Amino acid sequence: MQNRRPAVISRASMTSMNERYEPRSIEPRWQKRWDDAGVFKAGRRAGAEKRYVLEMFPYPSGAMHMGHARVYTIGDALARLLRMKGYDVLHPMGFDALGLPAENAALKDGRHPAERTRENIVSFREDMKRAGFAFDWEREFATCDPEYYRWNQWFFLRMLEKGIVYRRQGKANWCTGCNTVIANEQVVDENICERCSSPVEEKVIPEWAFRITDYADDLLEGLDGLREWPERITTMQRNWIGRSQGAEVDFAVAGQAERIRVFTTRVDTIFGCTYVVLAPDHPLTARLTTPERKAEVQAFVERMARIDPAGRTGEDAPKEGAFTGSFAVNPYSGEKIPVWIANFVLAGYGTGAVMSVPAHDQRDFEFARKYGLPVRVVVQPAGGDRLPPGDLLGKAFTDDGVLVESGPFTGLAGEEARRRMSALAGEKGFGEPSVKYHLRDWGFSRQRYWGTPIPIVYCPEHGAVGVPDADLPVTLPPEAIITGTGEPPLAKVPAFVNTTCPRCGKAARRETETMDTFVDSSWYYARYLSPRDAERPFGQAEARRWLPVDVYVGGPEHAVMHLLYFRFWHRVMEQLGLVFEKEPVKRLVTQGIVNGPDGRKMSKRWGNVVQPGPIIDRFGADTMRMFMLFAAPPEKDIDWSDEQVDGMFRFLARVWRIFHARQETFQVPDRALADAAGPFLELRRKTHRTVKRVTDGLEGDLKFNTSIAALMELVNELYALEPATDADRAAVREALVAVASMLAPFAPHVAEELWHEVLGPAVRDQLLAESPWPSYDPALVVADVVTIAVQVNGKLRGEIQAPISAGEAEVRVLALQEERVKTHLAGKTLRKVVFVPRRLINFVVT
RNA sequence: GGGCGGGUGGCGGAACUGGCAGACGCGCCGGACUUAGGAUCCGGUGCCGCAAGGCAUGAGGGUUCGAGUCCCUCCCCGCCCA
Repeated sequence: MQNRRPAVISRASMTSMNERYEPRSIEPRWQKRWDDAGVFKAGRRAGAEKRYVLEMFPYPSGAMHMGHARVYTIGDALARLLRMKGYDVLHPMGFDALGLPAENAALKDGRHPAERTRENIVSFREDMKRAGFAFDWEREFATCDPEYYRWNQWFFLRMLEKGIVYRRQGKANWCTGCNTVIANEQVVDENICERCSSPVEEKVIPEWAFRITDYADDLLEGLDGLREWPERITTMQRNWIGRSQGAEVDFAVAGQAERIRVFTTRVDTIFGCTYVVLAPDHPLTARLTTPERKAEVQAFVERMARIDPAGRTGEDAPKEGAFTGSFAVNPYSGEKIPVWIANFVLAGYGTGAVMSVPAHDQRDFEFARKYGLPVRVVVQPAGGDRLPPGDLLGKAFTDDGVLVESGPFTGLAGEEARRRMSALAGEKGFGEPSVKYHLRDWGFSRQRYWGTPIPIVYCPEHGAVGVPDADLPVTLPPEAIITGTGEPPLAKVPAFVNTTCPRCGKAARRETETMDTFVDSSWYYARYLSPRDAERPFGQAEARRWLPVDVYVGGPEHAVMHLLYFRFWHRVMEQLGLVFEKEPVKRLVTQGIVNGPDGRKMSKRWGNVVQPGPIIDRFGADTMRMFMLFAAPPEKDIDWSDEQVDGMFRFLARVWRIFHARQETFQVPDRALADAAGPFLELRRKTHRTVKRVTDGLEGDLKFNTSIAALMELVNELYALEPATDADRAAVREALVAVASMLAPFAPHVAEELWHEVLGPAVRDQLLAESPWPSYDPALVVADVVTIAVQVNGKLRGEIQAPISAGEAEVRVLALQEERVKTHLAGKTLRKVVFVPRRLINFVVT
């Protein structure tokens, strides 16, 4: 490979650049220069408009993987582009460092999570730096720093004051063998404990929760304003919040003082209600069960307690239930109907009881058929065939229609009926219009070690008391023993637990639960604004300058949890006067997965894992980045492809060689450009058109793949031309400069190197990374001659060259001179001519 | 079952408001580089056909001078929810 003559012969040159593209020798050099110059520090262009580009921060488990490499490449390319476009760019990075994996790993080898996390962060940061990601590293922090999580605690206290945080009875997985709460991850199939194989039950224990449901409507309405979010994400959030408008109605229990409150979205069907169903764990279940039904009902309740709620409410899960022996009275009709319990009703949703209308609800229908309960049609389709009587009905009719056999409401349409009927319930005092949500309050207590301690002290006299701000942070005691049993490890550290009541000074105990790590990621984007601020979570001037985040890049798997929680948190921060808008992120970009070369998810199991580190060693960071951007648009999944990676390397080497081969053009003065003619004028047009294409492609959508394709075309064009005059050489040089500049966001190192080669001493003290993005001359973008397609009856029969301004008459004359056109028109009658300026002419003949 | 995406060459993918389908890359084929080439450069490459031409964007219908793009019917695949 050494000393080969390149196929494109180079002439002697005083710059004499290296013939070969060797990323290893150039990448670290530019990384250092950027770093020394502080190019990526935010806030250096005070007068310029800001842009905040953020990628979801990583959980640093081991080394960086390809998924990370892809998100950060996308964000980085964007941040670099915006910087070149003159914005003051904030592009920070940190680490989501608290959480279960580190704790579980500690269980295996006994190493402290803090130690392991620190190591992982070091290796992660190293990988990111080698990839050339342009982060403002001065703002880096990890969520396991007490100086970060102290603000989690501070927020907790503020939310406690405002009543946004509260203690409630929550459901937890209780292992009957270990006698403790275990995490969801430890529950394996069919509700078995991963550690001891005992059955796991649902148990009600106290926990801390955020009142996110108070924000449900606001979070829902906010979605309408998120125009730059992928629709599927906002749809998922909408469904997750799951607002349903309906009515609550009380059914009296015959012969008892009890009332069963049901929630329904279809009160218009209530005259068709033939039974009422309670959740097995509904508080009334026991009281309503008559002595003769007791054995059966109890057995059913116990069996249901052992089954995962998600499993038993599924659409295809068999409907099961038991009759309680009691009867309820329909408040609208006075009719007496049986009360059942069933697996598909959950205590936690709505009121934990439903009215069943088998004719108009499929689940109720199946249940009724199974247990021989009556089916009564009370809604008929507005048009078309009438439904058969209930006994003959094949399936539930669930659409809106016109009410029949519904007393005074007969004849009303669904919408109108619902309004009047729920209003009546309010007037008569047996119910009211009501709105329910699928969204639950956010329970954030964790019986784990590696999380933010909840800053609460339990005093025998004063109960749960918040730790005063001055005593924050409540830090994690390093000596805690991690057991993994689900009992809070902090409870076993006396020095941590034993404290005094902030109010009375008497002996008291600390809360030993820690916070869900979703708390950490709910506001970290704001901490980047003033990561070292010891007085407050972040500064308000900074918030005004940088928020909201302009572009947020991350995986769609966070569509509901993280992305809902942090919208919620932002609203809370707005209430606290810390931020000045409701939504944290203007534009959301969700990126696809990087699969293995076999198209399967990368995993050890398949042996198809490719690591960024070795790829960078072998091809350089620029090649890896180019691959990520060229393979597909950001939102699509991609398969790793060694061949495509080779291809990207070859492209960069090809770019390198054309610079090398055209060194003679480097010193040609720009003024020679004006004389460019013929193919070199065409080259100039191509150059300017490419600048436009790339600029436009990146501006709106992030069309990295087609932008790179455009650069490839321009490079191919350069290979096709051999400059002879100074004018030719000036045109070539112009193209080379443009190529280097436009390559900068994607392959920043090689771009920087080549840019310096071509521009020489004039830019010795400058950096491409902070130089202006190239502009184009509109006059050169417009072609003066265009190719026009000639069709006969819609089929392509030739093409002609015509001046761009050519009108129909002119094009027609030229088109009719084409041999193939003549053949196809011969002997036919011309009926019509369709002319699209600059594009095509179509002769319609018969 | 519901919601949202998506079906385009051997492969990844292009295609503005309906206007030359297949940009660009990979792979493959050929040529050049008077040794080799898995380097490089040049050329070719949707399918059928010697050609003229015909056929092609999941299938079928429709609108239109013209449909990957718009409208109906249907079939597959992916993701999320249940």
